[in-house]
Amino acid sequence: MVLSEAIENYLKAIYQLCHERGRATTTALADWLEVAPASVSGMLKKLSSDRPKLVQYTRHRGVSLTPAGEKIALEVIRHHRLIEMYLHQALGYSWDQVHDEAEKLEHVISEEFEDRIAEKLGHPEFDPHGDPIPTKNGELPKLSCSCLSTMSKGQTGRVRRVRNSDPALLRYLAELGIVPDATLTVSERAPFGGPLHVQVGAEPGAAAHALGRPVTDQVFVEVDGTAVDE
Amino acid sequence: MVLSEAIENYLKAIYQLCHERGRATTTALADWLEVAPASVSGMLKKLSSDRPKLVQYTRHRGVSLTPAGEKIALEVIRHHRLIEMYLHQALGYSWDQVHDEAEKLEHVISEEFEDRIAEKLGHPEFDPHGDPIPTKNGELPKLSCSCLSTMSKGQTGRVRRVRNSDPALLRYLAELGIVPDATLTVSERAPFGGPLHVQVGAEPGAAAHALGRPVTDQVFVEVDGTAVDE
DNA sequence: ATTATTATTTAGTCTTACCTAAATCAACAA
DNA sequence: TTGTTGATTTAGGTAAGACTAAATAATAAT
Ligand SMILES: [Mn+2]
Ligand SMILES: [Mn+2]
Ligand SMILES: [Mn+2]
Ligand SMILES: [Mn+2]
Repeated sequence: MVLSEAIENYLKAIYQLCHERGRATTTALADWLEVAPASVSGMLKKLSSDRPKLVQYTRHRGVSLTPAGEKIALEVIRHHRLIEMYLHQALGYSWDQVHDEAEKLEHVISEEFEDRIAEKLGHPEFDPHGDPIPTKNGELPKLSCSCLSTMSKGQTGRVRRVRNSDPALLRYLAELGIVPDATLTVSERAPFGGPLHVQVGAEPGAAAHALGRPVTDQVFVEVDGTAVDE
Repeated sequence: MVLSEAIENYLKAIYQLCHERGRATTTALADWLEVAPASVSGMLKKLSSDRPKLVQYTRHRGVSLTPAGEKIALEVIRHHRLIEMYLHQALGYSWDQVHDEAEKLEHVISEEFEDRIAEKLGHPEFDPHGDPIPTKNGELPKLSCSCLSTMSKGQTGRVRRVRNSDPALLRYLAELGIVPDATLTVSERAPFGGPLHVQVGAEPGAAAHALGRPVTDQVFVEVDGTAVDE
C-alpha cells in the first residue's frame, strides 16, 4: 500500500487538526492544505471509500482518522520531525529553515533512511521546535507545558516548545535566546493584554524583553514548581 | 520554472543515452524509463513545444538536449551523485543501496541541501561508483579509463569507475575489493572470451579472481603506463 | 418559524502522465 | 521498385488531483 504525497498530507493534516482543535472540518483542511474546499470534499469521499479505511467521514460532519490512518499519519510526522532534527543537527540548518525542506523529504525517504538518521541523532524525542517525535511504534513522548501567555509575574520556567509558524518569528525568538531548554522568568506583566516582560537565562540581572501576545502565544513553557515538591 | 519529476527523469535519461550511446531514440528512452514507447512520443512532443525549449526533437529522428535542457540534466545528475555520496559517506549506506534512494531524493532537495552536503563532503569529484559529479556550473571532471574487458595479461591499473547496474553485482565486486581506487593486475586471460584472472591489491602474491565478461564489462580502469613517461 | 449566512457538497473541467491498439513511417532486402 | 518489418506516432482512454460555479445543508439571526 503505497500512498501518494497528497494523501499523506491529508492524513497528517487531519491528525494535526484533530489534536490541536478537537476536530477536522472541510474548510479547516482546505485552509491548512491550501486547496479549495471542494477538493477536500472530493478527497475525503475517496479516502473514506478506499480500503483499507484510513478515515471516518460523514458528509457535513467532519472527518477523523481510523487506527490505520492514524498509524500512517504518525509515520509521516515521525519522518518530518526526524528530518527537521537531522537538518538542524547534522547539516546546520537554522530552525526556521527546516520545515519546508522536511515537508518534501518526508514523503520520499525509505525506512532505511529514517532508521539511519534516527541512529545518528541518538533517537531524539523532540524536534528543533520542541515537537515530540513519534516512536517507530507510534508512541508520542508526552510533554506537559503551558503557554507563555498564561504565565504570571515572577514565574520561572523552561521553554519546551515553540510553535512552528512564521520563519521570521522563529528567527526573532532565536535572537532573544527563546529556544527549547532556555530558562525564562516573567519579570513584568502589563495589564489589559499588554506586553509580557521576560528575562532569558538564569542570571537574575538579565535584560528583560517585552513580548506581545502574538509572540507569547507561540511559546510553551514548563513552569517551575508546577509539580508538587517534597 | 519548476519541473515535474517525470520531466527531470526524461532530461536525465536523454543526457545519459546521448553520452553513452551517441543518441537517444524513442524506444531506448522507453526501455530506460520503463514506460511505453507511446508515452515517450507524447512527452517528447510536449517537451519540444514547451518554452523555454529543453529538447530538440524531430519525429522519427530521435531527440537531444538544448543547452538549457543539458544544464538542467546536469543539475539533476549532480543532485543524484552528491546524494549517493552523502548516503555512502555520512550515513553508511553500501554502494549498492544508494541508487534507489538517490533516485527519489534528487527531485525534492533544495539548493540549500545540495550546497550543505557538498560542503560536508568536501566537494567530492566522484560518487561511490566513480561517476563524476558535475560542478555547480555544469562542468564534468574528465576521467580517462578503459574497460577491464579490454586489458591484456600483465597490465596493471587502478579502478576508476564501476557501472551502477545490478546491486547483487555491486555487492560481489565489493567483496572482491573491486571498488574505485583499488589496484588491479590482470594475471591471466583465457582465450575465446574466457574469464579474466585479476589480482586485487598491490601485493604480488595476492590470489587471483576469475571474472567473466558480464562482470569485466562493468569495471573501468586507468591502466598504468598509459601516459607516456619521462 | 422564517430568513440570511456560512459551510459543504456536487457537477463539470482541466492538466499531467501514463496506457493499449491501430496507423504510419523508414530502412533494408528481394 | 516494392514488400516486409521494426520503430515510432496517433487516437482514444484512464486515474489523480486539482479548480470554478452552482446547488444544498447547517447554523445563526430575526
Ligand atoms: Mn508534506
Ligand atoms: Mn517541527
Ligand atoms: Mn529520479
Ligand atoms: Mn552512482
